[in-house]
Amino acid sequence: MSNLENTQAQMRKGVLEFCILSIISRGEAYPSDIIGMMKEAKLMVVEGTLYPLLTRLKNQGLLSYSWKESTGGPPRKYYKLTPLGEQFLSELKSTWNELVEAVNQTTLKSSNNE
Amino acid sequence: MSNLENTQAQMRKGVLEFCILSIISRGEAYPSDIIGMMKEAKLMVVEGTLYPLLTRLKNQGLLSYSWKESTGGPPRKYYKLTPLGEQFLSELKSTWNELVEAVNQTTLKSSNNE
DNA sequence: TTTTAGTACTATGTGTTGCAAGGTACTGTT
DNA sequence: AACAGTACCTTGCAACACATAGTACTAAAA
Repeated sequence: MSNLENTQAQMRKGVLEFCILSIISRGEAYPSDIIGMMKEAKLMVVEGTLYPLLTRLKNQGLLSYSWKESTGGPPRKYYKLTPLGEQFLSELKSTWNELVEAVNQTTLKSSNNE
Repeated sequence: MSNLENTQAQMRKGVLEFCILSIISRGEAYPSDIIGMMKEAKLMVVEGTLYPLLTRLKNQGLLSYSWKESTGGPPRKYYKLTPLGEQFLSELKSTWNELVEAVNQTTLKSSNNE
């Protein structure tokens, strides 16, 4: 893996949880579904990443799930945010905005300080 | 460490390299200096993080350094970007902009898809 | 001269976590 | 029965931030 790809991956990692919680907050979703939506937004996630992550979030009390039949194929695990999850997400939104602000401050400044 | 703090830390991680390269691109800087500038931008970094990171970037050919005397205290290691580092940074800028775009697409959308 | 404080750089060990790879199970079609 | 498609799950590895502890140099105080 090249340096660039690696650093790009690092950046993506940082916002994974935030994006996944956001997607779920838009309405119940099941893992394969989430992978599709993330891909659409150019944020690749793979199963080996997503499943453990969802389990972790569930164990932290941020998500809950319910099984639903699908038309053809095995049943699906639909996740939704718990109240705690909603609150957590809202805090992450602030964090994200502050981060964007901080990064801009750091990177947009040219050679003149202040 | 709480869930929130942990996730916030994850987000910060992802952009660390980008921010540090940006800071150095504004002009030669030495580690303690960089820590100060990051702190100013509300992006805490500590020595145990920064030093290994700088060494890694140097080994990747993105940074070079030169020792300079300081008035009082040990000499300082001033880092600057190599041409490769400049190019790398410019690619990270694109990556960052794309990431912001992607996160916005994922998180700003309300319950209506499309 | 010895001690102390301040600054600066370095090394080691640990915990978290993304990800590759491989596996299980259910459904409908050939 | 066999196959293909969909969906969920597990294990092992590697990267990396961070806490912690340590070394070294300078200058001022005792």
